[in-house]
Amino acid sequence: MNGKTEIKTRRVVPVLVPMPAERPYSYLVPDDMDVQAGSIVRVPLGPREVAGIVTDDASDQVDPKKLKSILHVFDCPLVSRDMLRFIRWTAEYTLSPPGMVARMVLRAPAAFDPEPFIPGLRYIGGKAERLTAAREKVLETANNGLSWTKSGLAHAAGVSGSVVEGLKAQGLFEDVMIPPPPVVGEPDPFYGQADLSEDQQAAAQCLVEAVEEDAYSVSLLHGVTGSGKTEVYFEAVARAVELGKQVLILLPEIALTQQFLDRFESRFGTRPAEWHSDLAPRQRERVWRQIAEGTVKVVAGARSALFLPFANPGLIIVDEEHDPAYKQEDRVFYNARDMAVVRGSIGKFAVILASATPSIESLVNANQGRYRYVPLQGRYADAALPDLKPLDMRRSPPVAGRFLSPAMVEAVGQTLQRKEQALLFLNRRGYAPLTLCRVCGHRFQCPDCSSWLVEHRFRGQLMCHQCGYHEKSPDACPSCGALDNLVACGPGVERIAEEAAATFPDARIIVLSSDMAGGVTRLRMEMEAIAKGEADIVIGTQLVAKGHNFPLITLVGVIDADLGLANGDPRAAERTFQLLNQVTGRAGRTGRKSVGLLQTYQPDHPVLKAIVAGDAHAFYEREIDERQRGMLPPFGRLAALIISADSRAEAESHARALRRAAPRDGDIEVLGPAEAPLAVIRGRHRFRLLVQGSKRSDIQSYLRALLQAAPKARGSLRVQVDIDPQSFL
DNA sequence: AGCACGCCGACT
DNA sequence: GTCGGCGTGCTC
Repeated sequence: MNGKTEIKTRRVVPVLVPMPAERPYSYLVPDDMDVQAGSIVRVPLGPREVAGIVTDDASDQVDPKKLKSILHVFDCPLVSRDMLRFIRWTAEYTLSPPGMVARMVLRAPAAFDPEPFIPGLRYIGGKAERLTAAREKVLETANNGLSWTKSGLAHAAGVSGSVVEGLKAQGLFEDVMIPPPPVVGEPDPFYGQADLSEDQQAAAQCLVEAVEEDAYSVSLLHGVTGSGKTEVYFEAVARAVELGKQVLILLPEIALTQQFLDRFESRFGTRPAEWHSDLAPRQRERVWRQIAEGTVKVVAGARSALFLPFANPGLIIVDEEHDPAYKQEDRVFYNARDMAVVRGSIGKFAVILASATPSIESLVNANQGRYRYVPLQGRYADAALPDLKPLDMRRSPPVAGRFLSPAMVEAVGQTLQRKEQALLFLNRRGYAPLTLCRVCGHRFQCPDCSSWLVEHRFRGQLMCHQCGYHEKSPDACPSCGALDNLVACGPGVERIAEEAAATFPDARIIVLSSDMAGGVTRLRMEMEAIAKGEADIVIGTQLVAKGHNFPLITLVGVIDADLGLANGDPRAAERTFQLLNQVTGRAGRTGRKSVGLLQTYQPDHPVLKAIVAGDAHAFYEREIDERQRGMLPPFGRLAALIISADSRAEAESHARALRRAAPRDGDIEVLGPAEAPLAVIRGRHRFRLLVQGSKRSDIQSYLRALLQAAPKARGSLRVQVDIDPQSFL
């Protein structure tokens, strides 16, 4: 401008902002500001200010007039290089915008600036004038050299704050600033060392060695329910902690796993830090911050904990690695189990996948040598697996209008007589899965999706389990107007509870279902009550298969063992195998002889036969064989394409168009809708197609092309992708 | 994703 | 006359 050749080049850096843009946005760095890749910054974005992560990825060339400056660099540890790589990797693999992955890392809004020290007091000695009883109590309490908050000291001494004020006015206390307290104690690897069996020691040794190698590895810890997997992998946790590393333990349903935290505490002398969606915001920030600073050593968390900015990660454990709860099907679609493996690879540390019923792909990975296979045989101590028997419902059907077969009723009766607990398992919430009109045959169907409305008699509602639609239970048929002629078809847990109450009027019955009134807190209480023997019959959905142990149960009755085998899900068999194994494994933990009865109309179904025979090997062999023979799509060559649109008709027409658009002559094939038929989530109708191809890279490039085209397709089409893995690296 | 702007319907 | 519904478009 003024003829001088010196051009002041203002520094521009790419910043990942929490927005679905393909690339990071560019921002100016003020001259006196020190930023680098990994800095967490506050930047203007349109009309608002957001937190973003400075990265080193290329950003688009942008009109210099549009450039805005970074407002603030947070006083916070840098997001590590590894974490930046992990964000990029996850974004690419899941075909999601990198900013949306970064958004998952920054899920603790106020944690980026250090938590302020809080004002406090410390007793500096000396006697009080006019020493009253209250004043004496305060001085006694404070006489330990520690710092106290005013209210904390008053509370501990059992007096009001004004007593402390009075003493402070006499100059007996000095003002101090107290650093924020640690969220959890320091775990002690030698605190409550477990008495392990020989098998357990051998398995633990493998895992400990993996940790000591200080390199990437994946171990699949495969131990039957009750074999003490947790105690075994705790040894690996202990070793990692001893070596000064941070450990992440992923659990599928952390909100319900109070028992796990207790077990951890008795092994390590303190609880792990928790991470899940219903943490109080303040606690959430502290945990985030202390993980970033490296002071928290062990975190037990839900899948989102994978995106915490660990300062020095050294081990990730994925407990119940087969559990579908690890899949996030919202915004960024990912499977935390798979991304944990990737995180370990990037960070060069050990990953442990633990399960009694591993997913097929993990077992295949182990068979092929990509993962280390660590088997754990036999149940711990005197616990025995229950004897399983199929109940052929064609031969001994229940009384009309009932759902428990005579043999089941008898077994429950005997269990009650022995003063033991019975568990009746049915993976269906509500009273009845279908309601129809006796006069005209009208079936109540969800207006938003194609599924039947489930009657919830307790709430007096008809509900859609697919999308959450609900209406008041009607008295009259909306089609023919007939009154009091609606019939409930089939059972849900509420109906089983009704039948059990009629059959065993003196039994104390508890129903455990995710729609229980009172939410998670109430569920926890009921579970405690059951464990203490305050129920005779427990009736539950798949919730009972997760986390909590019920040591007093000696009979597990599966009401509909065929449920879940029938639908078009390529994982139907696997899911059923896993669920039924977990449910029946709930019994017999005290060493008493226990029994599992499976009501079925197809006792010869190979999956059920394998479960009944306790022959996991047969089951896995058959599943793997089916995939190899192309009966089921092979893993790594299958992706789900989730299409969402504003209306059902639009979603379906998009689905048809995409199926037509698939390159027929190429290796890509778009299969019809399966797994989930149609759901409405946050007002958008969602459709799922399966895409199959001979290489994962083919599928990914097809989907990428589709995503490129999607914005141009105008209207409301949105595509998201869920890629089924076999291996990553 | 989240926010503003803008254009049409029922209310103090 | 205004409050408020959600369609459209934009964010370095």
